[in-house]
Amino acid sequence: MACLCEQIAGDDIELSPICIGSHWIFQSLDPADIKALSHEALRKKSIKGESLFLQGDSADEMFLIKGGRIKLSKVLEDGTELMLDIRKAGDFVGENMFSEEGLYPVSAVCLEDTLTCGFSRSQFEELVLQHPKVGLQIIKTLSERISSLTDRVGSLAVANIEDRLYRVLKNVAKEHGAQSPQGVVIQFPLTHEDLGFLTGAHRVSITRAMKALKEAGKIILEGRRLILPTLKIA
Amino acid sequence: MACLCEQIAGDDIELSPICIGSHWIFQSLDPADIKALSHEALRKKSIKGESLFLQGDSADEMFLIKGGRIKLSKVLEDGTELMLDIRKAGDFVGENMFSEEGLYPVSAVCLEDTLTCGFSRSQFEELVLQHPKVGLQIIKTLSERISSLTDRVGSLAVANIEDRLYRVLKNVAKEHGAQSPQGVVIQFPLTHEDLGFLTGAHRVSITRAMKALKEAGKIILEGRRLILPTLKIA
DNA sequence: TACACATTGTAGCCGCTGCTACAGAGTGTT
DNA sequence: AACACTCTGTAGCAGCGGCTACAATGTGTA
Repeated sequence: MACLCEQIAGDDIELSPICIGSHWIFQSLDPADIKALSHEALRKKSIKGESLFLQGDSADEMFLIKGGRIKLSKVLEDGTELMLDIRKAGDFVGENMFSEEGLYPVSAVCLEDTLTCGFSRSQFEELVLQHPKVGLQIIKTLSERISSLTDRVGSLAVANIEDRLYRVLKNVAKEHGAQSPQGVVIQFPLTHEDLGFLTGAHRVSITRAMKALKEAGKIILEGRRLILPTLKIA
Repeated sequence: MACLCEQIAGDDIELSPICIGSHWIFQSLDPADIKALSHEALRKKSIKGESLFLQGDSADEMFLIKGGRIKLSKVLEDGTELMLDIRKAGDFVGENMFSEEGLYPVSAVCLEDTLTCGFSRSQFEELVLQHPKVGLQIIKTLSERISSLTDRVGSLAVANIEDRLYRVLKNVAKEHGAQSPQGVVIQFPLTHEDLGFLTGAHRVSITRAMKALKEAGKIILEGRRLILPTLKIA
């Protein structure tokens, strides 16, 4: 029998092979719980450009991404947009729902057509109380997110745009890239404007920095594919 | 009977009134567990300038700060130092121990004489498994840390140093400040160099920015005390 | 194919900030 | 009181990067 997700997704979304039951966070659950959870989870199909939640919305839901890609971004007081992260199938978005404050500090917008499973806060809290191991897993996930953000803070503090851009590209490659004989390949298109949002730099400066990186041999551009030759996936 | 912490601390450290038993994270524990935990916890007195752990050390311990102030900082590849956070009595440091990676991504150095209680990773994992509520509390703490880091990323992306500095000061004031009739007061001394590490800016630029903020009336300098007149503590 | 639109590339100007250097103020110690 | 040291303030120069403007190329659609 086909998974419920597959039925909803249709043909145009390439689904993550990770279904709720087999997701690492839920590994310690009983089959009965998985079934219940799987039933409760609110599946939702979203098209490119749609948002799961917006900065400032009341944060009471968390999403497991089944397929597609979602960007997390933040609009600063002065109106500039900053992209914080790109999440892919198998990742979560909306982990801020656990925080006391109760508002999403960022917006989650689909970069492609996506399928998500939503969970409410109370659902998750109950789950954690009944299955402490799930809690531990979440603690680890959050911990890793903290490390990555700490890294991010470090990146942004680096003055020079060329280095900053390269760090961002390395991170994206590690998260989303594929190993090839030439190096790590970033498969999906990132415009210079996107990279500007990711690095917090002007679009034109990105073009300049890209040129410099190309000339330094740190990146290779092959059509739409961006290759980092010196990088190895962990 | 005096608390064990007080005996160790001696007179020169102003202790947090929060002892293990009454700390919010442990509220759901039985008295017996608290006693056991309190016994196991490794108390340590450190003097100003000493470090609890250094960036790159194997991360297997987490500390509850009983008294004093600890800075978290990170040295970037190019050698510049960046201060990420200042933690005070009642806060934790070393929450990265939960992450898979197993290395502290930052250093924790005492800004004053401090007293801490250390917990090992296995101790904590067991605690979470036996007391899921503790797990939930930790999840909330981590979540908040994520929000604050997200904010931090936003701050650093702001180009202009004056705004960046003001945001940093607001954050410090919210965390460590005291409400007074004139506004929120930051009690302990922060040199321009410290602020440079916090904002990721040059020392001289901080002096410039401070001058501008003073002239704009956004901050007031009264001897060593820094006052943010327009701010209210949440 | 033709057209509209998004994306990338180039150039020039200007302001912010990093950097160095030095002077003055504040603090603590012998 | 004298000294050493840290911290703050000021000045000037140079360079990076933000900004605008425009051209060139790529991409999708009627």
